[in-house]
Amino acid sequence: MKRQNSAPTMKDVAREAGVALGTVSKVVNGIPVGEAYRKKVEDAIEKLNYQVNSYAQGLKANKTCTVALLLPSTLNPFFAELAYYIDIALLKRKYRMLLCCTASDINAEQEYITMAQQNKVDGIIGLTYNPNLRIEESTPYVSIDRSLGPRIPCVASDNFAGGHLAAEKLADLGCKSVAFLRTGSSLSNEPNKRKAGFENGCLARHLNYELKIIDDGDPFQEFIDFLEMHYHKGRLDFDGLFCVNDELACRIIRVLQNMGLRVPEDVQVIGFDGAKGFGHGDYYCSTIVQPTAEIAEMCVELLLQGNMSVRPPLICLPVSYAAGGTTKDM
Amino acid sequence: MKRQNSAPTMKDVAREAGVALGTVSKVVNGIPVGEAYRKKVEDAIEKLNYQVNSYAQGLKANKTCTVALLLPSTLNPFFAELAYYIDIALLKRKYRMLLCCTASDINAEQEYITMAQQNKVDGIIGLTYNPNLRIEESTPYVSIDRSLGPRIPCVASDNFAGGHLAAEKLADLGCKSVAFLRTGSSLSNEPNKRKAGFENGCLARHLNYELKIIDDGDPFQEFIDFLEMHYHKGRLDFDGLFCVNDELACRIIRVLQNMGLRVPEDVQVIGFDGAKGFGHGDYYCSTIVQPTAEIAEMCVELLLQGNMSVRPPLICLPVSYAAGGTTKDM
DNA sequence: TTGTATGCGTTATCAT
DNA sequence: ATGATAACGCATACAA
Repeated sequence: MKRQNSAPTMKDVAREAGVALGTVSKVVNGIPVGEAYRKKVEDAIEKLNYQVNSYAQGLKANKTCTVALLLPSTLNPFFAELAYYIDIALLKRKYRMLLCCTASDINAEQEYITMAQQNKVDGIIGLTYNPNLRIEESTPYVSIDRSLGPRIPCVASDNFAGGHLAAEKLADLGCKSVAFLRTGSSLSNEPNKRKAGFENGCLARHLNYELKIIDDGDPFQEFIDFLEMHYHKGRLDFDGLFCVNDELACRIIRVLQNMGLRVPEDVQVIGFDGAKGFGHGDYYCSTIVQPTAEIAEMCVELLLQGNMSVRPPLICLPVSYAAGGTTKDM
Repeated sequence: MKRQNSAPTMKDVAREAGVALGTVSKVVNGIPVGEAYRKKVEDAIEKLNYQVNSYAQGLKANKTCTVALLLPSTLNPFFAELAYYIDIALLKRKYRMLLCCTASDINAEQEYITMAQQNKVDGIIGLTYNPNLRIEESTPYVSIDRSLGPRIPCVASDNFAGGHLAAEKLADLGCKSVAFLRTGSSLSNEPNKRKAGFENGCLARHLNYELKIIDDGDPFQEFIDFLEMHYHKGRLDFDGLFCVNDELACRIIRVLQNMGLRVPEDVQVIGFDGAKGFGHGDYYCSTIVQPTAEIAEMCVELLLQGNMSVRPPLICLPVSYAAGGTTKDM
């Protein structure tokens, strides 16, 4: 006796309704069927509280209506927002989301992809760091923030424009001498264009600028040293800082405060990402806002549109600036 | 011709290895098999890059190795942390996580549960608001923060103790007159015990206290009115506030600052949740910290332990206090 | 239009 | 110990 605790199947419905199995299937899938039959089947479905088993369906159709999202974690508010909006976008299309937190682990990334590769999911959206992921062409894949090759679409915000915008804002706000601070992955990715955009903007506005760039493993102390090196008699050489993301901006602001500097009075700081503490709350700092919802929507749209031929290799979505209390424009 | 883009199946492996289908299955599942056969099969698996189709497996075994997590959203850092740690806990047990953001929508909650009900997932962990969810007994379910009945385990932090702790801390920090501020759901849930614990603590420490409690739909303005009503000649009647969560605490702090009050000099504020902005960063405010990782681990353990008979109805995990700059103990 | 039969990839029960 | 075969729940081509 195994049938006891299990959900009712099509066969049960067919028996209950007194019709054939195929008829039930047709009703379930909206294929025209005699009115009287349809009624009987629907009643039986109602009575038994029947619902299709999507795994059996998937086995048959080779389609699971599930998409995997690979993310380092949801602890970072930007990633958390991404997860939220991607779930919304998928839901709209009747897809479910398998969330896979990779903890930026190279092997975990590959494992998840390999897992998904074998028709376990219909597609993958990944924000990954593994420089040499093996991705078979059979599984639709959309990458966020990192170009993985010409055949795999990459969606990102317009990081170059964002960097440029940051420089312009600092110039507008009266800065004369600024710096760009970056942690992150050294391997080429879209966010790294923030630097180039910023430099470009500084040049355009005749801002003096310096760069301090370290990699993820490097000690944070290097930033502190850098700032202290530019600190003379109670004054910092810079009146404006652009940090590669809001997280870094927050940490840097604390360092500045510990040095006795006031933000934004003495130094103005702009971050990047534009995540909000509680979804609808305040920004962590003045920031370049990524269009998270649009990125999410674009990823899903690209992933699920059947037309594999029109897959643009790189899509950059427009960013905007938002004051968040760490600049003088509040 | 349909076989082209699909993953290799056991049948392919069997043909490649020149053995029978059943033999391949045995090798895959670690069932003893002749050494020479095993080698052949393993080579074939390697060569074809074969991997079992877990949906077919699930169809057969009525088990999908997938758990659904129902959450209002991941925008709130506490929820985001929960999602992260639950994913980790599931991964440890070779389970995958389907993340379902319900946006606190009553119907979405029920829909997700109904979906999961039909052996689509092996279990559900839910943080929900629907007062009358229908949950069949067949699907293992663990609830967070809300008791859904005697047969469904509820995991929460010790909210009563947390409230008590907040009162004690405020007393220790020199407060004489305090208030408790709450938004949230009016229906009975675990977090609502924060109030009772706080009152209890205030009484124990002979603190004067007031309560201002509004429901989720109510206008935030009510808090502002409440505070202004207790604001006379540049002084607030309270020197300490306990907010039901960090989100509210942050908003209230801004209101206080707009009124010209300094935090923590004039008013000390304690929140609840203990989420950190970027996972490893700072707390948003002084706060009662929920043991998120432990809650996650407990939920998963409870959900997946086969023994349905030993299911405690309510588990409260210990909280702790953390200074976060909005009290005088930094 | 309705019913029947076959196959999806796997596991498990049988003979061999 | 190994190989053939049925069954899991569903969809569909085909027969009635």
